[in-house]
Amino acid sequence: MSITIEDVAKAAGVSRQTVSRVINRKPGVKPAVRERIEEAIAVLGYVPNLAARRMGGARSFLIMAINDRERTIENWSAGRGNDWVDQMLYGGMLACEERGYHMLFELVDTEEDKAVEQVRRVLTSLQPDGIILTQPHSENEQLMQLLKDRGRPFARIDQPADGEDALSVHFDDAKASHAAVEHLAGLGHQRILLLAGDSHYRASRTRRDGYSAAMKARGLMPEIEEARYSFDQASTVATQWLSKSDRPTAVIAENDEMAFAVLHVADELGVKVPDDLSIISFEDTPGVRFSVPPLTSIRQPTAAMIGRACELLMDAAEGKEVGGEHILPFELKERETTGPAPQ
Amino acid sequence: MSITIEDVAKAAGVSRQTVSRVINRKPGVKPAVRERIEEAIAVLGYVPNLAARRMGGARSFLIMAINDRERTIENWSAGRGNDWVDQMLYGGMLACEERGYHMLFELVDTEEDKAVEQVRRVLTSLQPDGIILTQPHSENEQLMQLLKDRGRPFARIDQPADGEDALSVHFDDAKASHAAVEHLAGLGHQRILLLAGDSHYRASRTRRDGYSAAMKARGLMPEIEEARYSFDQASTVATQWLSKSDRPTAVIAENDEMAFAVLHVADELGVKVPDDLSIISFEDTPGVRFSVPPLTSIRQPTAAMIGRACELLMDAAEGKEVGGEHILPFELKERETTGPAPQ
DNA sequence: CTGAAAGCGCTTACAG
DNA sequence: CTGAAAGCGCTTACAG
Repeated sequence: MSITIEDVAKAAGVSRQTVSRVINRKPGVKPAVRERIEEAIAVLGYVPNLAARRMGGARSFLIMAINDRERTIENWSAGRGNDWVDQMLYGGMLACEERGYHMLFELVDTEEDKAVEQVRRVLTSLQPDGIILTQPHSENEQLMQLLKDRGRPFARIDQPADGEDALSVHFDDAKASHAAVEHLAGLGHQRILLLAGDSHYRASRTRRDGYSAAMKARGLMPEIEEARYSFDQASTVATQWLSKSDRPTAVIAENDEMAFAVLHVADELGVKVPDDLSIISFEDTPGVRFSVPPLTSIRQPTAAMIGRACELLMDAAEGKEVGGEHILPFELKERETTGPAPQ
Repeated sequence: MSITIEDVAKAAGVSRQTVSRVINRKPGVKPAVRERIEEAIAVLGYVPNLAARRMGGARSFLIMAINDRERTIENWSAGRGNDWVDQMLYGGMLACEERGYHMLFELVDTEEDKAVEQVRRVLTSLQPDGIILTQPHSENEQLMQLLKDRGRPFARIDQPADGEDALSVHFDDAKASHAAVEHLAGLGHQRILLLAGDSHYRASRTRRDGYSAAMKARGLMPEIEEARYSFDQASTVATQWLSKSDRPTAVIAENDEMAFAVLHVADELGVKVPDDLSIISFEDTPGVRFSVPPLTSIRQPTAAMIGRACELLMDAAEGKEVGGEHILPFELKERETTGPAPQ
């Protein structure tokens, strides 16, 4: 039905192995022959069948990114969109296309054992050449063990794990916290509160450490409140300390949700942003442009991280030795929630 | 390396064809044997290799949804998110998973010839069992011809094309326009403007027709302005008619961008929403919750449409006869931009 | 109801 | 530098 490698071989008057060599850019084909084959490919419009390539023992040309099922679906079903997924696809699909690969996006259970089983299944059904692990799967030890046992290259979009030499692509959380503190301190703020996420996550712990270090370096006192990334918890916390007269003049929220909560509470209590209170958030989801006022925030390089991870995994699939830690730059997007400290 | 069908056959003491029958739920296997095989599968943790299945002549278990490259990337790179993509994945991935399929998401060029060539390539490289065509590809005749020639089932997420009997899944644009008009007329509005998209698109034409019919049925005069889905064009138009004293008291915008533009212009001109002006938009992207005030809008059943399309295509892949037009219900989400007509 | 044979479209060693 | 052979893990007819 379709044009196969055999048709190309016949047209070019060579064997199919030689055509295979040309397709795979392998050395050892006389230029004249290579040219003849390339022309036949063009004329016939030949496109290799990936299933057959895989069966022949080659790669699958599939890079699989896995995301947390529960959280992803929750965002989708609430109609809140999901910028993390969008940016993953953006960075991942384009990087893969570039080299003839395809990005496969899969939802995997939060529960560790189920996650391992699900990944095991897709590993053998689809045989992806590389796997991208995002939170919380990037901290699932069993999963990483499975991948190592199978010899499948994987990249963690996360900080390096303790005693783990796995490939890891991330941005510098500590430095981002530092930048947020510096931005606020530079505006004259002395009391800067960190509205923290969940200490269960390594990234959150790193941000706290970075924040504390930056504060101390400035001779300021760190103040941390935990609100677990939740709008409601952040509202409760914010209501408590915004009601006092003796309160921080600036807050760094570890995600946009919590920053929105602060904005909301401030509005209710008549606290003006940024005149009376400055806010910086981590995340920079599309909604930050619509808040009133628009949020100043740290923009994570999600697309770039996934793109880089894909490139590294494709390199690995092609036999290159890859590994180590890859740190990508973040941006501090200054919008309208930060201003000089009140007198 | 991995467990294959051969291992299962050996363990169950049968040939691999018999195992294949069980895997594919085909009739003609003695219950006792079937049970024995199923147990062997469970014990060994056997998972079929999809590439091999495909090579053997079976399905690929891949459903491919294609989206417009340019528009998709533009949204992603602007960090605006892309709710359409999110909802496609939401509806598509879950429907596919349900039956052991995978959803493949691809970006295809806007330009018709390029689109055909790109689809041709992925058709033979990945051999998807079904293809979902969204705008503008759902109106690309050449593309549909290619798919028909190849005998690949496809579903258009669009209204049925003239003289085209292809499978089409969509929501009722005319009825949605009608609902918007009824909602506003019910609030006492007499002058209701339609801020239209682009008459190039069939859906837009249908909405206009539905709007006009609904207005006439009420004895009201249709008023249409075209702003091609653009914020800027909608701003220009809105500025013109909001400056007059003799103006519509309500507007229906064909997408959220244009509705935001109207909101923005109204704010600048001191026109109160919804006291002086009511607004309804089509689309319901996540941003509508953040606008001030939150937009009343028609919510398209994107996830449901893609999910349904996947189901139909999987049915087709399994030999079922599918076709015709599938119309899914929309919702009118009443938020805070609609109110009684001013006296 | 079950199995032996052939084949899908490639690639990987292995010869020459 | 090029080709003949074998095989990847399945499925599809075809026998029995």
